Amino acid sequence: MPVMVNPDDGQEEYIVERIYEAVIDQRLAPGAKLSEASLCTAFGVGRMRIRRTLLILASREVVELQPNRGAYVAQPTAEQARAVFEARLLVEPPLIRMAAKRAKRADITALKKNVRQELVAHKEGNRREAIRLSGLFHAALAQLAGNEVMLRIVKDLIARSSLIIGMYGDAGFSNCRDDEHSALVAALSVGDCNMAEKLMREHLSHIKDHLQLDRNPMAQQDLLLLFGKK
Amino acid sequence: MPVMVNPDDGQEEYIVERIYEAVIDQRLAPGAKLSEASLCTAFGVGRMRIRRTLLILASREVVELQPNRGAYVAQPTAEQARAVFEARLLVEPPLIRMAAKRAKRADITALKKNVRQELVAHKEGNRREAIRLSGLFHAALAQLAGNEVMLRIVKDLIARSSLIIGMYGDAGFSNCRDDEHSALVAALSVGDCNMAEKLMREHLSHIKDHLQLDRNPMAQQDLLLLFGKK
DNA sequence: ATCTTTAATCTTGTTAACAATCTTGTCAAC
DNA sequence: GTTGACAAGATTGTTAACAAGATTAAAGAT
Repeated sequence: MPVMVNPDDGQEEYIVERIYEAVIDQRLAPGAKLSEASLCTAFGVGRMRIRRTLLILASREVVELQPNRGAYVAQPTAEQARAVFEARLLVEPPLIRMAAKRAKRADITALKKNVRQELVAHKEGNRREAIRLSGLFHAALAQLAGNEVMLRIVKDLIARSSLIIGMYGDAGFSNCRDDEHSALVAALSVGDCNMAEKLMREHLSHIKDHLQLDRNPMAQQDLLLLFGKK
Repeated sequence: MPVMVNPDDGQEEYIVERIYEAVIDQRLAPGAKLSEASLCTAFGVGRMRIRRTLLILASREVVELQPNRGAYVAQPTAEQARAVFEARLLVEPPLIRMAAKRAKRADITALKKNVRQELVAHKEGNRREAIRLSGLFHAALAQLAGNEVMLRIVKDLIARSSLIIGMYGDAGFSNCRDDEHSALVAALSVGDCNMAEKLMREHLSHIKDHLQLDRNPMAQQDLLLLFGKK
């Protein structure tokens, strides 16, 4: 399920989507530098297109543009992390309630398949794939609610959540526990919207509570200049 | 209260803000053409900066970029209009509940002042100012909730709401009735978050119900070419 | 008279060169 | 040996010219 960007963006859509996905499954760590030249060669396009792409990503707060210094994958602060998950707690429970009312058999089947794939990825220790599928799961739920505006919002929140989990999450812990996703699907399949909403609230709370927002954020990847300063 | 854009956007912030405001108080009607040249002369900047500005506005879905044809103020479809107000109904009631818990005396005073100004604008028949202040009121409430992520989301929804009201609203009717804003402030001032949430839900429902989503959307301003074609 | 075709004009999209800024490496001084 | 300044290199920001596409106007045909 691609992140639908504006039809306006036309030709940039592809590149935006690729970088977006790379951020979601954490191939691009928070703080990673996105130099124009490397992106130009990577995607085989001109500098102008890359610049537009980076501007779009910056407006979604997935990328940070530092004047005269270049583009970096965003590094959400602890405060921003709190705000993002508070927003998800506000938005996603009502959405899954709507989804529960609209979900058809085929939708449930697709969700079940997604959860199964998540389980497989976990067993195989494929962390990236598990994270990717987890994001896809939440996006699919939002889509079921049948509101394109909310869908876009949720997708952006999911991307930022990946950055947050990369920075503040336990290294060993998975962000989304598959059994919780399974329980959500179970509630949906019997049309229990109250249960679905409750489970979603708990699910997001669990993720949020396992973040270590007080700890100095890790990541920053190549930015070991912090060591020299301290 | 300016629409906070990314600090990344730096120099474009000003122009984005100006256009944003013009859309909110309906000086720029849906469908209005935003040619690069005219914006360049209007703001006295180069074409590149205008292009970046338009891209930012397009990513917020306030402007539509048509390839090789230019930028136009967005014209939300009936379906998008429905989605936007459904989103506001989902988001703003819980937000005002949070705001009710956090609001201090000074905040209430500021809100009251805002409502008074709205009343004045109405009495004077200053429709634009009334719309502007109404948007400011909703944004101020969202800000009181203390979540920057949600604030950004609400501000974007407000801007799009202005476009929607411009297209589907009764010409004679005001979008936000001031007495409803007054009632909201009253609930906040006594800390009745249940009442505040209920009033907000009713308030947004009223606006939504007064839209004529079935009717052929008006506006398009200078695009009288439709007359020639028909 | 109306419709189609064609040319001229204007607007947007792209490219490339240039300017400004930052980073990196080197060298001298303390 | 460390610190500072300075210069070379690299990266980003801007400008201007050019290319491509769309709109408009005019001319010709039906």
